[in-house]
Amino acid sequence: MARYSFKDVEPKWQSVWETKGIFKTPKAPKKKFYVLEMFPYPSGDLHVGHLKNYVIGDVVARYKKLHGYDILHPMGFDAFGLPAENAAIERNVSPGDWTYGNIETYKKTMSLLGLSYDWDREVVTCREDYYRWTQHIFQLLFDNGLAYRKKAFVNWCNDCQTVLANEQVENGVCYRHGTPVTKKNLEQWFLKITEFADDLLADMDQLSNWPESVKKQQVDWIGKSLGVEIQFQQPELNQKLTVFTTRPDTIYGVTFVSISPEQPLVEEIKKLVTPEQKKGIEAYQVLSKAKTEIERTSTGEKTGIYSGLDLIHPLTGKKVPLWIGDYVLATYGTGIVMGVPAHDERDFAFAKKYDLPIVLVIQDPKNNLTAETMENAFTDEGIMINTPGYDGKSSEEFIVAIAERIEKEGFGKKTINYRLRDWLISRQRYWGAPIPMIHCAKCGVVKDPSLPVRLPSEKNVQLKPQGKTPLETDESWINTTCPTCGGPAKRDADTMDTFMCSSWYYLRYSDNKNSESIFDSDIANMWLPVDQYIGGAEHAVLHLLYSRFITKALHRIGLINFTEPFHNLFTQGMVTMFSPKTGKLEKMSKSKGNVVPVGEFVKEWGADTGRVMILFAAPPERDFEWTNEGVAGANRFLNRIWAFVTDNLDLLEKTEFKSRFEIKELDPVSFKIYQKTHQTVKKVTDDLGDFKFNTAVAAFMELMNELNKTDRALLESNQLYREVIKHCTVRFLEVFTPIAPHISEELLSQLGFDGTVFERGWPSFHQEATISDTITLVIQVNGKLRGNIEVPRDSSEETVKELSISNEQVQKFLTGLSIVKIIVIPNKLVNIVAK
RNA sequence: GCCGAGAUGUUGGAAUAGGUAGACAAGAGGGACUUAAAAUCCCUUGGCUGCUAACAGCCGUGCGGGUUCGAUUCCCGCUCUCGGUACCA
Repeated sequence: MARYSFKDVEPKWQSVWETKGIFKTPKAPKKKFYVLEMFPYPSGDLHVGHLKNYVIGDVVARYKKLHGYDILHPMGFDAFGLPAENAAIERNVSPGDWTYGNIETYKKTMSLLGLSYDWDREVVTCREDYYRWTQHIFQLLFDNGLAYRKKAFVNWCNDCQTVLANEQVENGVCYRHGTPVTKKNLEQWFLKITEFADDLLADMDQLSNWPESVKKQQVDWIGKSLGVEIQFQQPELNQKLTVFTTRPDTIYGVTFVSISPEQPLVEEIKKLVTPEQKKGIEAYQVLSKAKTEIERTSTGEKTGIYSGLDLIHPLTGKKVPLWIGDYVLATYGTGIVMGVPAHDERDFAFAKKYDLPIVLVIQDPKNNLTAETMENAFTDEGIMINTPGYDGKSSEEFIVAIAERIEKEGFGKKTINYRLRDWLISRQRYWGAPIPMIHCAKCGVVKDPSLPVRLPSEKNVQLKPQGKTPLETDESWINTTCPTCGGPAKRDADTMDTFMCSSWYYLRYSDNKNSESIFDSDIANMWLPVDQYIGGAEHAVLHLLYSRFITKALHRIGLINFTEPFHNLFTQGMVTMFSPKTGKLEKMSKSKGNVVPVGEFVKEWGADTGRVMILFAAPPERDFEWTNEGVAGANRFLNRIWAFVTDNLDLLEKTEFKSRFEIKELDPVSFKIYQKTHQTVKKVTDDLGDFKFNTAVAAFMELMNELNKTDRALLESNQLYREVIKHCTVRFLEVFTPIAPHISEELLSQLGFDGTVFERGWPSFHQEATISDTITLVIQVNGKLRGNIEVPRDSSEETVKELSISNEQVQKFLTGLSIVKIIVIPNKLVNIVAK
């Protein structure tokens, strides 16, 4: 049997598309469609697990192309980053050589797959012609007050030897290494993402085609919460300490106040207390600082120390002790919280440990709680008690009233707080875009006017971190002159977080060769926003949030006229395979020892087999397991198609192709296959547009199973039948192109078509042919299936009822029963209710 | 702990404006072709019962209830699995 000869066919069509420039981006799109897959970090070789993202993008691009859209479908490389630097340290190679070598390998491998990229649009973030614009964006942000320096306690990963953004710390550990993160007090660059917190929330209504889970993760990350700031007077300091709370209704339950050990006021406090107390506080500060992020944030034991000072409760006028506790975060709210043990879990634990009083102010309507006997804080709404003027009222009512009163009496105000913090982008590493700023003793921090600020050669720097940032170790690079006063000055020694490079690349694709400006605004506005973005959900609060922020910032600055970069987002599931190292299913990755390299795979099976395998295995948003059986099944299907066409090619090739048949002229056998074909075209048109690739492939399989029943003798003798079979075969292949483009193009060409499908477009389906004249009506008795009958479409209810009752099969179940009623669902089913 | 998503044959999965559960595959079993194997093609394949068969009946979409002529689909209450998150006051 003839087998699909992918070794000849696939390179042939890849070169046809290339020569004809089928996937080149049009200059002036009439009906634009921008498809984008998240670009990769080139870290070695591609394996089939990487493929899913690209295959999905390719199906979308080809499908839209066939529908007449002008497509922008680019690819590039997120090429700055730690692995290159680590490889350089370990193997003594240049990070650039290592990276560019990997990029070559990636591109070569991608080319085996026939992906429809326009490589003229490529961007590589580590190239000067790209990172000079990353630096340009940084300076734009600086000019607009969106980039600033500040000294702060920041996350430090000892493995990375650099600071990390909050988004890069997961559960107290580094997102890359899984090692505990500690805090360092450093002066660093921050980007003001918090300024857009509300926009980032509000504009989510533009993102109706984003997965709910991704949007929700962003909402949680931004963490907007409405509350009240309340001031507590401190007599010795002669200052008011401000706390933030979302539960002002518990104000009469305050029995202490807690301040974070890093809160600046603690330094003032130390000046006022006894030397002994001061020593205690300092010891506690050292203790807290030494803790890792996990120890600090785990919900276990709370520690603290009495500050030596007391505050005045603004409503009761009574004294409440001020404690220092590291369960209070210095970076959230005011860094000071009011302690209400009865109604907050953390305060409860703290009060129990240090034997602080508990005052119940909200009673649980279901239980009769007392401060002495309660074992947990009661955090729900309830009935106010111990609250002058409001006892017996609901806490929902009081929370509104007390907020009003606090504002009116001037000891506090309603406030909104966010969990989101500004984005720390300084990195103490080499392989990144240098921060294009100069530090001058006289003029302060000034912009370097000559971009790009090139990375020094790795030969001149000390790559291995030794307490200094690598760029600092190149004396001739770090020392420069101040562009303002001409005096001696130093460059900024840090590079930017690589997420900064990837937060705007989708813009650069629209005008990637522009050497005069970051991009032409008209061109960017023409192609963007991205119509379909495809990638992994793991970027929910990293790349996707940063990109949204940069888009909003550039919009405010006036470079672009849109506020959201990605209108539709599809997040694909991962590819798993059994890992001999861990003994279970794992995401395909080199470290787990469960990879199938793309090069080897394509050599053995061809690109189209891989595509079908990936698309058929499971719905694309779900994880799926890579199996040999799955690959073999996909390959078998392609061979069946190949065999069907080539076996009948002698007859079909010379048969005239007719694009449409009149239903009346078709005999039942011809009509049956014609109908199935058009039903399939319809289903596939819907499914592919809706990311239901697995059911689309199933539909193709069904149609192929029908085509395989073609009567060879009839095909030889009957011209009409021959024409119909040719028509159906051609339609099958045309709509199969997005999924398996090589085999489809080849067989269409063998069937006598010139050029490529992408020059001809997507076929419409014959609407009337997709509907049947007769339908199978299901008959139930008391809800149980008892038979079925063939009836003309849209038969009257009366006819259907009579036919059902008189049906032989059904009769058996009606003997001895009397019919109560008959339910008829037109063209679907009849249910006879009998007793 | 909290917040999401999910649970369907041996396996991946299909079918939800409520209407034939298991499409399409994979695996397994049987057969054809072959000296043989692979490949390919054909048949069977949710469970139980009726000795066998065509056939017929009953049960069956995580568990327990409910609404309905009819529930994988809707409602209530559980269990488990997978993600996200983790002192944010």
